[in-house]
Amino acid sequence: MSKTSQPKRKTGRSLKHDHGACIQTALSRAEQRCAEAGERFTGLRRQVLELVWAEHKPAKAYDLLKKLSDLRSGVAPTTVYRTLDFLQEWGLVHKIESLNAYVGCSQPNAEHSGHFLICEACSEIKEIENSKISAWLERAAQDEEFKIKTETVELSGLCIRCQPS
Amino acid sequence: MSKTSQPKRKTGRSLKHDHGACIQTALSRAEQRCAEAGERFTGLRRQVLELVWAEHKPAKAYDLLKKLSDLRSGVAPTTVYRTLDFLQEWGLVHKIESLNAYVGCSQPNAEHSGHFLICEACSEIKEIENSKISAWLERAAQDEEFKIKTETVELSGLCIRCQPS
DNA sequence: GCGTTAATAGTTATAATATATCACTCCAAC
DNA sequence: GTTGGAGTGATATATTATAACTATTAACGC
Repeated sequence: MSKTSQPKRKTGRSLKHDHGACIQTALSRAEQRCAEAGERFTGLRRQVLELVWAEHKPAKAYDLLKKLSDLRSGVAPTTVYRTLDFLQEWGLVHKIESLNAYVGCSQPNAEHSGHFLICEACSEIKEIENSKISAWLERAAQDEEFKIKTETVELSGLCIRCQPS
Repeated sequence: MSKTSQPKRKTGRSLKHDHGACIQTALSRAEQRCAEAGERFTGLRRQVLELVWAEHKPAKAYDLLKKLSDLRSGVAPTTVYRTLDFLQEWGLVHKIESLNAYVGCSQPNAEHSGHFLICEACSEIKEIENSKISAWLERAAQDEEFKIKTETVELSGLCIRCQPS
């Protein structure tokens, strides 16, 4: 379990990834997004978003509930789900349907459905920004004359660090 | 509920769709698939599969439970989930993650993840057989050196019959 | 056929996920 | 400073899913 050397290598993510900064970026983007939208980025919303961003792994609602209870009183399931709904509505988090869990959105300014790579071994989730995917899917749907409104694309497997070499 | 005229137009699906035959095909394919695999296609499994295939719409586990209870005794959640797990394992049904529901698989012989078009208006689900989709997704994943094992692709929107004309 | 064993199914209990509803608070606009 | 609505608190309950154990059934070797 413990890592004694290689000081910055904690989670398996790249040495270069400064996750503190990563969270700060997410929070300030959220703040900005809410301001633009005329919505309030309240303490509760900030705390929940911060907890979701704690790792690049899916956060389960009831785990968030436990952690949030350490930060404030009067936290019930409703609190968490309501807040997650708000964050989803403004594109600040995505729900991972195949896991019943939530991840922070890395590009909340763009209108987009998320597309995800989910590592079965280490649980890390990467949101992929491949604009071609939506175009491809549109095309496939068009063959059936189907009009897509939302896309759920969740690809499970092994990330590069977890593949047997 | 009763249909007096236009004998074959029942669900909004094409006039040509004979759903009785559709179910029969699914059942005999399942039988065959189990035989090949050396698995038993028991009465319970047949009944559950038949219920799942009752419509081209997602079937919820607890709805199946209710219907199944009319057909046999001693039915509990476990019964349904266990059977659905079996059917999924052999590719006879797919779970629609975004709905927590199940649909019959239209091509159980092929190894494949299902890709679905889900109509938000009429709930009908169509499994799309577009071999390019997997190829595209593979390519997108390869950019991240990610090895896909299972694909969840669920596109929600409006089917051709439910689009405003 | 008969007994053994593994798969299947039954039974009970409970865990995990999510929503409904109503009440209270607080802040922003007037 | 009132008021109206968004935000949050509080309580209850619905929905989805699994765990753990027991009983039954079918397949197989003898």
